[in-house]
Amino acid sequence: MALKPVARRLVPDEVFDQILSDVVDGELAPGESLPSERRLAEVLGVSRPAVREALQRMAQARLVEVRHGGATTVREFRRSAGLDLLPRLLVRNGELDLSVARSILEARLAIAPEVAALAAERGSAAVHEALQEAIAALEADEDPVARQRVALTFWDHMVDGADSVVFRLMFNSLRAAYEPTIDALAVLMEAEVSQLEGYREVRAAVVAHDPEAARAATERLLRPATTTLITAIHDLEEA
Amino acid sequence: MALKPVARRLVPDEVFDQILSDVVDGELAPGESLPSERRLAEVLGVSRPAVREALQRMAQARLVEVRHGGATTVREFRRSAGLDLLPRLLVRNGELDLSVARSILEARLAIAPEVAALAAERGSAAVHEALQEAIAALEADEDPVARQRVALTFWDHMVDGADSVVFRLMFNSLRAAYEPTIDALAVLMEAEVSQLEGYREVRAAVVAHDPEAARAATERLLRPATTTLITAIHDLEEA
DNA sequence: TTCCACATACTGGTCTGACCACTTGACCAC
DNA sequence: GTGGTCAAGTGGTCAGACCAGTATGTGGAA
Repeated sequence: MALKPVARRLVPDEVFDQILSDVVDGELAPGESLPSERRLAEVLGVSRPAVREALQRMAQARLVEVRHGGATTVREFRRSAGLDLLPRLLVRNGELDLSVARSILEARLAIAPEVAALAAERGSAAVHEALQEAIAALEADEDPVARQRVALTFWDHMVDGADSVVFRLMFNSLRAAYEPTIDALAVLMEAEVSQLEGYREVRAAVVAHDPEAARAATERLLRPATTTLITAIHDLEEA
Repeated sequence: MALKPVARRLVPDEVFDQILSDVVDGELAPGESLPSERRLAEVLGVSRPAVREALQRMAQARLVEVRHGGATTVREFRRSAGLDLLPRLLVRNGELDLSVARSILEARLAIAPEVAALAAERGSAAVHEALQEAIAALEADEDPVARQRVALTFWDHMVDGADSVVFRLMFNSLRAAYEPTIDALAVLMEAEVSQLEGYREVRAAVVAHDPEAARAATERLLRPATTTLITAIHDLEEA
């Protein structure tokens, strides 16, 4: 028996999700006004504080604009929303959005080498050791999902080494988008996490404090799976 | 007369800011428990819904973890928070955090060339034209702050051209961090936005659909100011 | 003595209904 | 036109109640 914790949907979360979906799916167009809080509460059958909480969270995510005394209007989320919206865009109605997945792969391929270069410049011995441990765990683990998680910690340590708040927060956001889909994607990414030699080369370059080599090794490690998947996505989108 | 909209602090915003500051400044250590909602409401002299709203927003930003029936605990925000936290980290207590600023400059220099390369691959005629207009506006404008804003729209169009959700959301987040500080930083960045020829070269490479040239031109455009400022920040941090 | 059930006293989750503060727009006086 | 006034609708805030979980300590059973 594979039991999972029962998902307890809290009322404000539920409301938030509904409104968010409507905005992201375009059912509520930018510029459009939402019904008043009282009306929403009535229609959804919940209390006004619950609606209010959801709307404030929408506002924090820059998806709507709330004006005291006036109506709450929908913003153009592609223009205003931050990277924290990514998880919601990647999986929509329970399915992966392929164009978003493609974009994540591209961004990963572009950014990881830069992170590696910084890690090579600045990485401490502690980071070098952590990377070593991650590689060892990668050798030891059999389960594809577990290997994905280990690979994530490998990059986590790389980001530590890069010592950059921005890349750290970006990584957190990207990870938050990737992790919920890890079960589905572990198989597709398996080829990459099997390239133990690739991870070793990246680490070696970092340990050697050689930014250029780190950049190059990272690219060699990530490009194959990236290209394969992007091509696959392209083909899927054709069909 | 330079009039500004009067700033009205809403109660939940105020509460949110206070708790956020305590977490970011480390006065509330990771793992620590917050006082109960009722207690916070009492101490802060506000209603419980106001506290609750603030806490839910903290939870959405992954800064605290709220457990029904249990205590609300502080999370390790460097590990969990997303890029949307950046504005709060860049300006703290009304002052710029230099290490964060440095990190932003680094990330910009690393990412912009990749965006340019993608824009060169995919940019449409509409994007090319928008870039042209931005450059024209850059020529025409005199005010340093206005020129900064125009430069932002230049990159905005580049991101459009790159046609990548991830880079779009990253840009939005970075922009949200930069814009509030634009008055203070316009002077420092003035040298860069004066390099009209640099912008023209970037655009030319994009129009020519030459990713490598776009990457290189972007790097040439951004590196000088980046290096200068990072050096300056380094010197300041020494002192 | 050990361990488990259970009462209890917390915690957060939700609702109701009221009132305040603000914006909008219609109407009116100048 | 311009500016004042007012009513209606919106979001902002509050108080207090009750539900729903979690932690803890205390008792009795083994």
